[in-house]
Amino acid sequence: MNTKPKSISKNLVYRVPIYLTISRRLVDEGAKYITAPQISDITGINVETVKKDLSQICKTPGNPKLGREATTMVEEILEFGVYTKLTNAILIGVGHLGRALLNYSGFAEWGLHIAAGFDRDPKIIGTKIDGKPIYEMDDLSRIIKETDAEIAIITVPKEYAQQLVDFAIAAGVKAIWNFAPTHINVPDDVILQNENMASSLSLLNYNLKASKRKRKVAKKR
Amino acid sequence: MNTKPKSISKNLVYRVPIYLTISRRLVDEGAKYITAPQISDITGINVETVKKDLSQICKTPGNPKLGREATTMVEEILEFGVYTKLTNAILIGVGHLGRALLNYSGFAEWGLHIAAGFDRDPKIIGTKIDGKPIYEMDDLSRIIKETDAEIAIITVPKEYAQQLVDFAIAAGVKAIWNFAPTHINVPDDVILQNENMASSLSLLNYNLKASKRKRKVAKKR
DNA sequence: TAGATTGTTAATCGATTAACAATC
DNA sequence: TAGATTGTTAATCGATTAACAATC
Repeated sequence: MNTKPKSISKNLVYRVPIYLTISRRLVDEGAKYITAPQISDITGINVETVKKDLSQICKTPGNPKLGREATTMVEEILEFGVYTKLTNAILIGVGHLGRALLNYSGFAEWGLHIAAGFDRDPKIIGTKIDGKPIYEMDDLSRIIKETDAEIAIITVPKEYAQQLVDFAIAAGVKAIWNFAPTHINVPDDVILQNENMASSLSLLNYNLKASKRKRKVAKKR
Repeated sequence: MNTKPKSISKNLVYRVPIYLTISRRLVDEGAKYITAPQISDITGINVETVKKDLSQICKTPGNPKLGREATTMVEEILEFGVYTKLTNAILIGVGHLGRALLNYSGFAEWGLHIAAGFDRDPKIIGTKIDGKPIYEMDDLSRIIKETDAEIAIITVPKEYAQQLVDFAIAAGVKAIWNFAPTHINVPDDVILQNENMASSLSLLNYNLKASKRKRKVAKKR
């Protein structure tokens, strides 16, 4: 009775932040109602997809002809994405990327709070970055427990990634957000999200080369 | 006659860097042959998917029982992904993230070379980051032409993204790698790749919350 | 040979897109 | 009312997975 009968697809969850960003912008611009065709125009996402997504995301039914009440829609997207409840995370590896993530102020908007960073460089241990304390690796287990951190953000060189992930999981972390360019094994009950820049760069490059080939062919004709 | 009859799926291209990383590692570890089941075990990707992918990626047929000759496989993946030919890029917005990307040494491996950075902060204009010069925005068009940059990496606050993308495209850029958390419009012949951290974070968080719910239900029983 | 793997065709699955009735 | 949009069911599309013959 309690479980939702409709299955939520991965791609839908992926699109939720897009819908939230757009709806917020439209509310800021004074919109009272927001329609699926409107979002489709802005994002390029097929209008049928948007309609279906919104009907799954929002509890309040939409208004034929008018669309959905804008502020209600924003609230319901927030609720669906569980963005209002902050989850604590710790970040392992304060290199260039780790530093950038520690300094990024936008995560709170998506329900993430980075509580602390970890590194093995004595020069930065004990300092703070954007107010977040940097600890030595030996403190990992203790701080994870103290902060109740559920997510570990991995921004270390690939050689160290697996070992540190294992430590973090042993200390109670329930999800891994992996920025290290390597494969990582986690137990079944731990969520693993890979942020693979190589993959998206690769896709970009491939499409670029493909479109270049096409352009050449077009010129020849 | 010249065009490939088999269509290459987006997801396959996305997996190519994974195959490359793994095969390189196996070669380093002394492997003479690499098999699909082996890669499947390491990555968790379904073995049928790996088999099919590899047969599309590699020209040389595999060896029943033995697998594929390891070094040949690495070469053919490199060739498929066009990783050996460097493409020039410029990076717009030298904030924390922009700085991290400028400092990242791994891009060369995937065929990307960042030739220059752009920012409006006079304090960093004229300096170099990891050897890459930082210019003012007014130099955008000139430098894009001089370096023959085909890719613009966008790491500016969302308010400025669209405008700068338009400039870059006007100057001849053929692809946009967008890290700004906003939607961007590009002409049909320009490749757009969004790096949406909010989306993957959102998916991570959603899965985390879902697994937590599941755990609670399991406990109750 | 037996066994493992390749390569390819067929079946399944899931997501997107199309179609259409309901309704303000 | 006419027109635009919602919500939902059906059709299509594409990717994954399964099945199986070929082969070293």
